Amino acid sequence: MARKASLSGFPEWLPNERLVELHVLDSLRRSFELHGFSNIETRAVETVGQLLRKGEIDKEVYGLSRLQNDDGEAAGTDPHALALHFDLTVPFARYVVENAGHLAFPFRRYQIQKVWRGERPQDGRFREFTQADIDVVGDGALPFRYDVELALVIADALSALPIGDFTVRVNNRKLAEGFYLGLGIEDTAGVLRNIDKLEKIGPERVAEALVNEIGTTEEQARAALALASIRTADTSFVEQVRALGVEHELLETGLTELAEVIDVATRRAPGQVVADLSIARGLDYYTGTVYETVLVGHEKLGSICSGGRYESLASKGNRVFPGVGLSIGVSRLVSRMLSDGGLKASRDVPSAVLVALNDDDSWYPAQDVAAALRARGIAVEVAARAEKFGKQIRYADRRGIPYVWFTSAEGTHEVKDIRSGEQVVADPHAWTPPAEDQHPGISAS
RNA sequence: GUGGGUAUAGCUCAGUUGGCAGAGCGUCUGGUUGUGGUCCAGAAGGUCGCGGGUUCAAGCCCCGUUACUCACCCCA
Repeated sequence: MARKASLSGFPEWLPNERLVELHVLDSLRRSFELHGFSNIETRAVETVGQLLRKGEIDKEVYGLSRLQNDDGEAAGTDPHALALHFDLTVPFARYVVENAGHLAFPFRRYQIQKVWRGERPQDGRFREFTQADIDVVGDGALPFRYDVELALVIADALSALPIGDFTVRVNNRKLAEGFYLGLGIEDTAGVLRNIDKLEKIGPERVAEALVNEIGTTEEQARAALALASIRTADTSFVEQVRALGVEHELLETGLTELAEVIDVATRRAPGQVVADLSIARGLDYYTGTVYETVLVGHEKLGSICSGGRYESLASKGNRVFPGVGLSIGVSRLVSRMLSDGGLKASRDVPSAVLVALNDDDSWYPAQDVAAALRARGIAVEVAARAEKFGKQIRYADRRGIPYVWFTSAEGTHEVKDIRSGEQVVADPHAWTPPAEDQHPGISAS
């Protein structure tokens, strides 16, 4: 964890840290809009019935109630009770159904909001955190091509962030399920759940669990592990899967789909997207493509961006709205970048200039100087008291404000770059700091 | 929800076999007649998480409790 919070799992950043987070949010917004995604915001609460519609009962959902009930009864399992959303995909599905008449399909949207999960907090795991989602939802059908496009959008968005190298790992549920069915395994979800732990507990213990808990034969377990061990940066995984000699119609569909994603990605986002047949994903509403993203060198942090294809998350009568989407864990990403990545804003405040005061009467003319600078988009604050210049300069220094503005009694102006000590004559209506000093910059220390 | 670890100054942490509460960093003041950082001198700052017990004496030992933290679970 980057910093101790007063309430565990509810991170609060210092101004400098928040600047880093804002930089990330601004960058994501720019990337998503460059790809034509519209923004929406949904309410923080949904009905319990909505949230648990897909049987996510094990999600630790925060309920919402007044401190004092009219009748003093607990909300319990009343589906009309309110609760905080635990992700943005489920509320989005509800939003699409409710507003279907006003939306043009396929509808591409991004959504950046807080979500809440009643989990035990740990490094990189919070109870209140920000997610940045992109999804495309179709009316009735959604071309598979969007599964390919979203991988590229997310690779583009993550590339624009100062987070180092990352790998988007892609798999396909149809591929895995078809393979297991072809092996004669019925509890495909159980196998997936255990395969998901492969990286954490190793192949031997996964094999044990498959035999003992899921009831597969040793042979089936070995085959499932062989499939999960396949990881390629190109479409050669297809031959590797075929070499295992399992046949099933669903498997063929999955192979074709995954191959298309990887084929395009190797050309448009080389080295950033790989086929990884061990990726399973916990959420059970995914039906095809699934994505997970890890930071190179921070694999233990877990996925910082996950998602997939869902065929029937939203439906209205006999209309269904299939979708595909990805969610970036902004809080997880930012907290790790602050603690281990050494990411820091160049100053703690937006101000680029501090206007110093000669005496208390010079506060008014100082405001004129500040207004002239602000008119050109330069962030300025005026000193509050006519302290010794040393003190006023130190005020700027402590906050990282790069420039201090002096006005003499005769009305001549000078501006000092307190990093270099260089001080030059300047005109409040013309002087502009270098572009890199206009706004706080974000860099790794 | 289950199990382990930790809790002392604003921050990071020392504190011996139980014997007067400590350091570094940070903050503030001064080193004078208005230009910071370095350097020197000085100062402020603590219910030792909380409650109880043992003891002449508890930051230290015992019991309870709360919070934080790590692992499991699950996930961004």
